[in-house]
Amino acid sequence: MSVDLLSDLTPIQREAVECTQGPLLVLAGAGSGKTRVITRRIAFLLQQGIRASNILAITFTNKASGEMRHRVETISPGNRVFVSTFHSLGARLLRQYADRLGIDKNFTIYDTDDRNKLVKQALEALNMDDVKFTPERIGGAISKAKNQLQTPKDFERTANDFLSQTVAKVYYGYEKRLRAANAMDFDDLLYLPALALRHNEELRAELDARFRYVLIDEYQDTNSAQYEIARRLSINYPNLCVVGDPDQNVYRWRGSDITNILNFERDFPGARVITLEQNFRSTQAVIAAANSLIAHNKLRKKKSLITENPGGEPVRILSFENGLDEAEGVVIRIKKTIEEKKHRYRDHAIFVRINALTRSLESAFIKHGVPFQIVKGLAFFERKENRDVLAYLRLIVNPADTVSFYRVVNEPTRGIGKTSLDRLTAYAESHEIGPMSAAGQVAKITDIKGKAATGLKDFARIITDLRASLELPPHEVIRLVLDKSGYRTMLKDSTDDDDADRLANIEELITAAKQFHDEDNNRTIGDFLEQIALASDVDNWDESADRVSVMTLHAAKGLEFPVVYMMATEQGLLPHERSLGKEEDMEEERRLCFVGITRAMKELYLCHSRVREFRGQFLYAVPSMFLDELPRDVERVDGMGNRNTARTAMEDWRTRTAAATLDRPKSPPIAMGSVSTDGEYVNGQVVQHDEYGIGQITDVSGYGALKRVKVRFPAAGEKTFVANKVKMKIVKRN
DNA sequence: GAGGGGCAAATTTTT
DNA sequence: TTTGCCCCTC
Repeated sequence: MSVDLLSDLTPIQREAVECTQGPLLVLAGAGSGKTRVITRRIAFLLQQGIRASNILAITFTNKASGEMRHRVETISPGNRVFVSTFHSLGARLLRQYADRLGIDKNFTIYDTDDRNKLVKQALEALNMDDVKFTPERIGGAISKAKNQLQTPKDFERTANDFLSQTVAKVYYGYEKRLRAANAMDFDDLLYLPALALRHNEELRAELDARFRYVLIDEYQDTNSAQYEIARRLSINYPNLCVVGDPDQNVYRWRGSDITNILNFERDFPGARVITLEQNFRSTQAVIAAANSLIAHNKLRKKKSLITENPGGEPVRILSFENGLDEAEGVVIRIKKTIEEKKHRYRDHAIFVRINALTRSLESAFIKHGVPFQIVKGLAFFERKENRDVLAYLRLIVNPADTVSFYRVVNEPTRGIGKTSLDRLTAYAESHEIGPMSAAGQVAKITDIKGKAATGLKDFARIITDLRASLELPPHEVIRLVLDKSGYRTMLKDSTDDDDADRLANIEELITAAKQFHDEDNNRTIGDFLEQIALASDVDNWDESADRVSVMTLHAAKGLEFPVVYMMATEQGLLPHERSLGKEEDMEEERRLCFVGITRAMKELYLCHSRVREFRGQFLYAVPSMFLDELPRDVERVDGMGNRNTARTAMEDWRTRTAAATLDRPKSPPIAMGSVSTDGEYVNGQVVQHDEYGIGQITDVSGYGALKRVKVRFPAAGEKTFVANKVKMKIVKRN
């Protein structure tokens, strides 16, 4: 039997599977058979007599969890191993141990949007809403603090500038509101379990003993809170196996900390380290491109991927005239290879750096009748109508959920305006109750009368009534919500054409809820809401459909495709303009590009175009510097199939831009991400200052040595500089 | 209090 | 280009 599990593995992979005791770090290069190793390892543990309930496997997405669970069950039938993402695990632990942790297990999970709304409420309550920092910014800072396990008190202690001091104040109020709303933000799902494991030794020991064997995939992308969880679960039973690749760390911006993987040996004494560097996925051409690119990262331990695969097609750089040509050119190319029966649609993936780039692709696909799917799972649930319906559901499950309350209390309109809501809020705060409870006793609120009072009373009644149906299957509850809230009538009676679509979308939501329930009859609305809240973009990706997949580079992590196209490999997009000039960010952009490249099994195309439309403006685009970091033998091709050129992408661009400039003297070219050194500052330009970062010029005055430039920075506010002396790069002309 | 018009700002990446 | 916010009118 053990032969079955190990016989088709390489000796080094086999070692990673068989080394079951003690801490183990598997440095797994892209395409080195990582998933296979993890799956086999779990199966091997089971075969060694380890109970399934003693194994915990953490993956990066719910989809990956599902697949791994399925694979393990295929190899070792009847074994239900706990495979989950860190966030799902956190939610599960918080609900399971709610009593011991002193929380209500019916909490709502707040997404980033909800979080920002609550931050805004906290700001308003503190009379700080005139502060110049946006709720998004403050919310982001709070999120970062939680990722680093800083409580409001910890944070306050280290707050030494105006921004952090502001954040510290809001952090307290925000936490108070979150708890009052019986809600958890994304970060809480890691932060609270991590702190519980740190401070509650009894619980920690219990969970450590329950999860004796812990496996963590994509370990390079874990943050401090996740590290804490992993560590605390591996003290009495230090059988912690982490798998990752420092070159694929692409979530630094979200708090992931590369030192988690780099310091593993130090943090877990006696750890074994196994390095998988043979790539089984890609051709030599693709691997050469990946190695050549990533070698340009300086803050990195040198390593290379090797492969015994065939050389394969050369990697190609496709140049296009504009973004529309690019989108169409790629779609046409794909269509052609299908007609030649070389590939199927599903063999193709198109990667983009930012979601906005999927639009032109969408039209091109429709125009040419090529089946495609844009892998952005949440987009559907983020539609206003669906968010509204979900808010009703959340409120039914958890009436304390203030964000949902304010979202739907007047949707459809019930004659409740801002003034009445302000009064309701004031009443609720002074009586230390939630707005939902306050609405229930609106008769006692003397300054709310007439339509508003009736509306609030009706609303309270609707929610109370609906709560009686809490136990019904999710799709039936949604139907009741639609009928009782008046939402259906509102859309039905509307004269707006779009409202018919909205109703159709809600019907689709109902179908999704029904499917969810059909898969498992025990599932409740709460489960439905949790699944939506914790879904990642790729979770809804249908990999069996014969369609071209379009997704962001981030979503592509962990996947592979025979043919890969990367769109808009241009300065300002990849690397993204927000990373320009910041070395660590630039290296992350390069890793992102590396991730994209290493998804390709057989063919890889890197596209860029000369002109890119941006916010309704046409800008000249510089080919990505990363293209010049590829091996000499990549082919440079005119994307529309006209001619080949041996020039580098950079040279190509320079020549063409020069020509274009002559063609159109009246509209000077604007180069995204290009750098001007002539110091010709103009009002409105976006500049990068060495110390203050990105800012925008608000005023230019004087001449020569007296010339002054005033720049507004998001953090530092307005500063005035001597134009001839200040060191600033012009990031974008206007 | 609702709704429409006009103007400004905005676009990384995501659990 | 699109979205969201503010202000004004009914």
